[in-house]
Amino acid sequence: MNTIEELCQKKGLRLTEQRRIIAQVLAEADDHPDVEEVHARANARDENISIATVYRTVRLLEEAGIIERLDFRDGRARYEQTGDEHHDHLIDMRTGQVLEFYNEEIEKLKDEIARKLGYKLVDHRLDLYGIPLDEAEKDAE
Amino acid sequence: MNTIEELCQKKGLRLTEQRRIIAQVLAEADDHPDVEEVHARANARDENISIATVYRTVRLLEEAGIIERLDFRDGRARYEQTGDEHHDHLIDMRTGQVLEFYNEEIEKLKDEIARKLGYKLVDHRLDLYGIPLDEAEKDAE
DNA sequence: TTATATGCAAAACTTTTGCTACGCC
DNA sequence: GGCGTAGCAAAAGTTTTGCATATAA
Repeated sequence: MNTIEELCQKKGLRLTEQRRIIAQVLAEADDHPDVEEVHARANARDENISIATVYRTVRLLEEAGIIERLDFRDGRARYEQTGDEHHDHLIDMRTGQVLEFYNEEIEKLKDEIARKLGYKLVDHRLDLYGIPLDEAEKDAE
Repeated sequence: MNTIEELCQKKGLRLTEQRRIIAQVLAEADDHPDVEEVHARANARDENISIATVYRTVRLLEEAGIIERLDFRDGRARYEQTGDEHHDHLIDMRTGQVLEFYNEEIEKLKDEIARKLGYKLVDHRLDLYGIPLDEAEKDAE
């Protein structure tokens, strides 16, 4: 069950068929689809969902904190549902594959650094870009 | 002195007036200008530098590792010269101001995490988004 | 000289928006 | 029924590119 119903209720928004489907698509995704991909998946369930509505809906969901916008340096925004616990990403530079990881120590440090600089940490993003170790060795030869 | 001369020599590229000026602008910047801003600063020295050339040159400099592309979620790329030592960024969400910081421990952890996941760390990026502590307190009232 | 780089304008892409029709509440 | 929402297409914003001209080596 996703929280879009609650969001609409709370904000006085209408729970349209399109919003329901787009939220469902994002809730079921275990990857990091861009808007075009979300649109494609939503269209598989209802042909009448326009890309404009997808853009409007992901913005809505992002502002509500239900999904997060990611940027893997390929020129378009990607999205994933906000999970119970935060995680960061490692992007495989050879394949584009994205691994998720969580590191308690790093999370603590993020908070601590922000505080030391005089800021309350509101959001944060750590992306690692790497190449598989075995391929890295091959390259070195 | 910047390293654009070396780059051109090494890669067999021509050291044009435009490249020299754009590299100089980036070397002298202590902020994180976007392409339009780089173009404006370059034009202050030579009116005949087109935005297309700025785009082509920053790509060149980025590929060569002389500058780094940043993304602060405002829809356009920003650039800074690659320094001797890496640093991360904290973005003030109220003003857009960008603070730089370096934390040894975090750097070590980045490397360690990538290795554990089977990757050689090639690039990485940590951005913190925060609001000033005093304003955060006010908001809470 | 000659191959590379630039300027200009058009194109390509992603994202946003105005407006009319539609549909949730 | 009324007002927020969707669809469509046009616009906006950023970045890339084709082509003729200029220029570094």
